[in-house]
Amino acid sequence: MPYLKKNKPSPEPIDCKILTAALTLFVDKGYHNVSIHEVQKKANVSIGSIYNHFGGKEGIASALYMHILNEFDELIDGVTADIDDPVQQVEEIIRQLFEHTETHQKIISFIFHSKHADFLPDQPLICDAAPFKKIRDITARAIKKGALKNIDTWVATSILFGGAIRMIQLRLDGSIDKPLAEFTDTLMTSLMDGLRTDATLYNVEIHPKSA
Amino acid sequence: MPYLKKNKPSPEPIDCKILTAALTLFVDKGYHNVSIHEVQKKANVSIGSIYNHFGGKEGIASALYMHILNEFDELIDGVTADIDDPVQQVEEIIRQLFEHTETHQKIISFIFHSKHADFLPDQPLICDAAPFKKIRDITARAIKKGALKNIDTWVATSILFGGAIRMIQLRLDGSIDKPLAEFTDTLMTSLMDGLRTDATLYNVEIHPKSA
DNA sequence: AAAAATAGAATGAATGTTCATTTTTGTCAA
DNA sequence: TTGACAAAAATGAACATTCATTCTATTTTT
Repeated sequence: MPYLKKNKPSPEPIDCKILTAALTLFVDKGYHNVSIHEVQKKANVSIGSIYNHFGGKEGIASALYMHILNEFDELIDGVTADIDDPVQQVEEIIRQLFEHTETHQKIISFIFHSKHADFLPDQPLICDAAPFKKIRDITARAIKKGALKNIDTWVATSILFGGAIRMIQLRLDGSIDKPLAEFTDTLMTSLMDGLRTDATLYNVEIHPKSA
Repeated sequence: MPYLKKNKPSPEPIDCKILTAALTLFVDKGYHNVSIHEVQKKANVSIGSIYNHFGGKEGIASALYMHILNEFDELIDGVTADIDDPVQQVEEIIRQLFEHTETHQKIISFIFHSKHADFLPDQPLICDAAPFKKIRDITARAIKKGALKNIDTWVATSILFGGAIRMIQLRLDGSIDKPLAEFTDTLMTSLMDGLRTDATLYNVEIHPKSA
């Protein structure tokens, strides 16, 4: 089972083997184009084990979903623990997501490039999940602080992360052929120039860093 | 069969009835959660007719895909025919997409809220389709003209449309509870402030509109 | 020895597809 | 206008296949 930070335990427990295999297959072929038997072969376990551990195909999907949402949540918590300024938090989150798009494709793809509602109809919308709420909270804090224009939180969050998520998807599809890290600065500059408040702009003019 | 501009012919031909039913079902439940028999019932036609007209389930999906990509392409062509300035073209495209998100949900959802690769594995990536290329061309022209910062076209396009597409998805999911039209100005202002060139900024300063 | 985990053949329900039959449409002679 | 006939379109019961799941036997662990 892949993690964003930890490494796989070894020998890999049977449930991890199942989740690892399922993640790759689901991301590469799409949930509905993968049979339990394929997962079973790829994971080198028996059908019985799969049913013992997860109760069925949807059980695998929801376990994966929970696991990966949790990884993402830990990423957000890590950033907010290390950095105080919400604007810098946004930048760091995007930086890390871009980085993980290269190093942990499958996980990033499962979060940002799947239609979960198509195979987990009973889960709440992913944008209501904890890490996505936390992201909106960061935006809201930045606005309250006066670091961002006072516009609707949903709109501001869409602007801040919509472009980044789109780039991640294009990168995963192979349309963007360079690692995303190269674009972080360009992206952040353009986003912040658009969302900065006038006050902030004046501050830059009046108190230049090169003191 | 729904169109962005034209109205349905009546009586609706049988192939249109099939596509109309399929569009609704695919968007509401996801392609793989819809059986041919369901489409057949909803469209009030026989299984045989579906096979006569489209050759099977995937045939329906690709006919729909072509039809809707074509609708989108005509939208883009309409905008570029009416408006010269690429920046204004971007704004008008987003305006129309936001509008259609309210009035033609299913079509917009099929374009921007489905994972086509999961059920049309042989189609090229949607971002390589004509209308998406045209959008990137518009961005490129805006950059060439000096109206937008000289950054990578993929990045600029992601910034311009990534936020809008995200908002469309959130609206379709019901997370955003007001019609998107209300946000067009806020969105466009923030985007353009971030992507405008210094030259453009100076022009604004030097030749204020309130002449 | 008991309990837990694993194995995989067998099952049956779901669903995409086929095709023989019926219905409709269009054509033309009476 | 009518009726006969052929071509095209539509129909839906029957079929074949796929695939998630069950269940019992076996192995491993405690």
